[in-house]
Amino acid sequence: MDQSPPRITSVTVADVAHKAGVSKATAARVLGGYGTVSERVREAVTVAARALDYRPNELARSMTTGRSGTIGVVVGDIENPFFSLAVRGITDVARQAGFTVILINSGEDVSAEKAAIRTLLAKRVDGLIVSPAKESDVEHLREATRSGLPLALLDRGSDTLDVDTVIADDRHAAEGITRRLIALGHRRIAYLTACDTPDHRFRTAGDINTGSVRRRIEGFLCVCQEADLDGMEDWVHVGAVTPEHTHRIAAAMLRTPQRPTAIIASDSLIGLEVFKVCRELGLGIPGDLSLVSFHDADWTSVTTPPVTVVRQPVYGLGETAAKLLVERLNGKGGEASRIVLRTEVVDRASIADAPV
Amino acid sequence: MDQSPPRITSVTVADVAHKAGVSKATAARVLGGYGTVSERVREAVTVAARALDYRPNELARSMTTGRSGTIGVVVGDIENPFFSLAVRGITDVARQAGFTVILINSGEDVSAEKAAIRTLLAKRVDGLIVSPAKESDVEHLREATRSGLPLALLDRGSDTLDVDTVIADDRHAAEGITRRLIALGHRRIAYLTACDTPDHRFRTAGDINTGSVRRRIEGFLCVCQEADLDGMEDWVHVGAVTPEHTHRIAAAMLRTPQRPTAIIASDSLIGLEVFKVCRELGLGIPGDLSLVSFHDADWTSVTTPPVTVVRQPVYGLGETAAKLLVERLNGKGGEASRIVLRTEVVDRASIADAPV
DNA sequence: AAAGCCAAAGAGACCGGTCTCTTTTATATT
DNA sequence: AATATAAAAGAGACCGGTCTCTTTGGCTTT
Repeated sequence: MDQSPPRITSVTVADVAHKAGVSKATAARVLGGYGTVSERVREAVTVAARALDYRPNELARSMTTGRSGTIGVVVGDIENPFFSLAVRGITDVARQAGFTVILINSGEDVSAEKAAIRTLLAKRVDGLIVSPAKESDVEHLREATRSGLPLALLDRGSDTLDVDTVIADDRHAAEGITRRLIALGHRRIAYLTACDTPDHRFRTAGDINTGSVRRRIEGFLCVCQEADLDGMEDWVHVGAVTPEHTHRIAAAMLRTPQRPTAIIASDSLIGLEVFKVCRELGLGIPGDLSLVSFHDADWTSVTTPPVTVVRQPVYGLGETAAKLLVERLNGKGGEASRIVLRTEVVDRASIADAPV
Repeated sequence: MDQSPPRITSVTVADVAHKAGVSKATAARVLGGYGTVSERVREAVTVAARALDYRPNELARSMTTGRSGTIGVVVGDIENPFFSLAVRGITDVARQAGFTVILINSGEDVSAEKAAIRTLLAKRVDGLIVSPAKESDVEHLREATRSGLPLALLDRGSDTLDVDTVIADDRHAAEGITRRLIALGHRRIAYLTACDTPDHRFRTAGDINTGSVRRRIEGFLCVCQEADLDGMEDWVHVGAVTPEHTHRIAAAMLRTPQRPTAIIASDSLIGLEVFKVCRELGLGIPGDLSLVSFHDADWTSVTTPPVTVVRQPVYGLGETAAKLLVERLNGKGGEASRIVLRTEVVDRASIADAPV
């Protein structure tokens, strides 16, 4: 049996109006900052409001205006430094523009993402920023946009969804580092990602639902093919969803005689775990294994050796997505923009010639 | 000049009622899941709702019920791994309990925090979880609770605020590592924190407004005193608010002839920066400098040498705060709980005997 | 068959703002 | 001074739900 809810007895415009001796409409004009009011009345209402400690009820306001002043943000996992930094970018822009942010983690699970969207729709958010778990499964997003709700996609795009999108040039970055590794003589290059497939095995890039990662793998495979390396699909490993999973996958892979001479880690969490596994197995970096990681996490410069990384403009990703969304919310129409932010390889010391 | 707002034309209970051929009240009973309805009518309304793609308007619901199903969370900086992990704990619990989370960064600035509280109050959140920037300045929090709004404090408490509080045993942890360092022969031990004072100098622990950090410094100074080390106040450095600041402070300190032989870093960001400075200056850890950091960031085990840290149950901090808040929201009354979670020193290899 | 009861459905006020429409008051015009 | 015009203030509907109060109708009871 629930207690009666706390029920915060709040001061309303009517209360203020009464105290100030004016009509509700007039008090509302002063308090809401619209319409025209005389200086004298404005003063009286302001004083009354202060005396009663009036606090506007945004909920009621949203009710009539149809705008909630809220942006819904759905990301995979706020605990991941990638997302926490992107969210920081989003919240900074949102706050500046007068919006608050409702944050929901999807855990990279589409059904959770759908539930999140439903919740946010019910809360009548003014717009959405989503990092879709699966590019192939965006019906819920399409539906949201159909009702006219502005949507911006973060880090992952969708060909079938014509909305503002901000991604990094993942493919280009992957191509660059793959080329570099091949030039250093590497032939057994593994790509390790958290993205998973139903049977935890990789066959083709099409199986990968996370757009950013799919583009990277496409770039990786494409460059390999150009270099006449065949069957590199077998070197793509999926399902590194937790440190434990990553550990298991990396250890298994590095314990085989035909172990990779280079590993590309799809995010800093994975890069870190590979690093740990090498320590455990007594493999030297870059002597026995070259390591490149996506995401320039702060610690990557401080390990021995420091890790060569693909620096993504993560804060900028969030910032830009939020800016685009805010523009839409302010009524700017026109074509959906698809913005691709540049990445950059930060050369440190974790890659070297392939061992002989 | 603003465009007219997008104005999502939504399907209302009245629409559904009309389509189902029943009264608004009856449709509302089915849709809202309250009151008694016949099976036949329930079916009809459900079908109509589905056909029209009815989505409840939580805003309107909140309007009458007085509950918004939302928890307001104010933290220093979501980008900081400490907070992003704690927020993960909060959101997990909140979602489980059917609440969504509005997240606002205070940037450890009290006036921003005040604005955040005001915003959240206006949005009529059901409860608040705050990590107060200043323990000494909590009038805005007191005021929020006065109106009956449940509040839980995260990582930082307040003696004058009688609300649910979840902190770590910071003082105890600081005492432990200080004792350890002294036992190893260290006499020049520096404590480095992001918390700042108006003139960026430290005099007494009372100057430190962030509760968790103040307790650590108290513990540090107390143990020093017990060991007859005097004037250790001079070894407490404040204002390491950004990596750049930290770098400057650490470098200045480590370049003096009378440099510290041990540094206690108040969070992992600071620990990392000290580590970098040592590299730059060619100081060996732990040969020339012993380093202990608060917060067991994932990378601390992977540096050379790995860093000895104070492991705080960060996720648990958020989780517990959220649980306490949810209990209050469900009407559980009674005394405010003050929960202190245990920390643990993770011994790695960054501390050693003081150099001779 | 009349009275009594209870489940089921309807009518309409209400939450706290916004906003349109109308009335009143002040200022400008000739 | 009389009229035109604009500014200021008031009255009340409305947003989309919830919820109380009232009415309806089917079923039991004696």
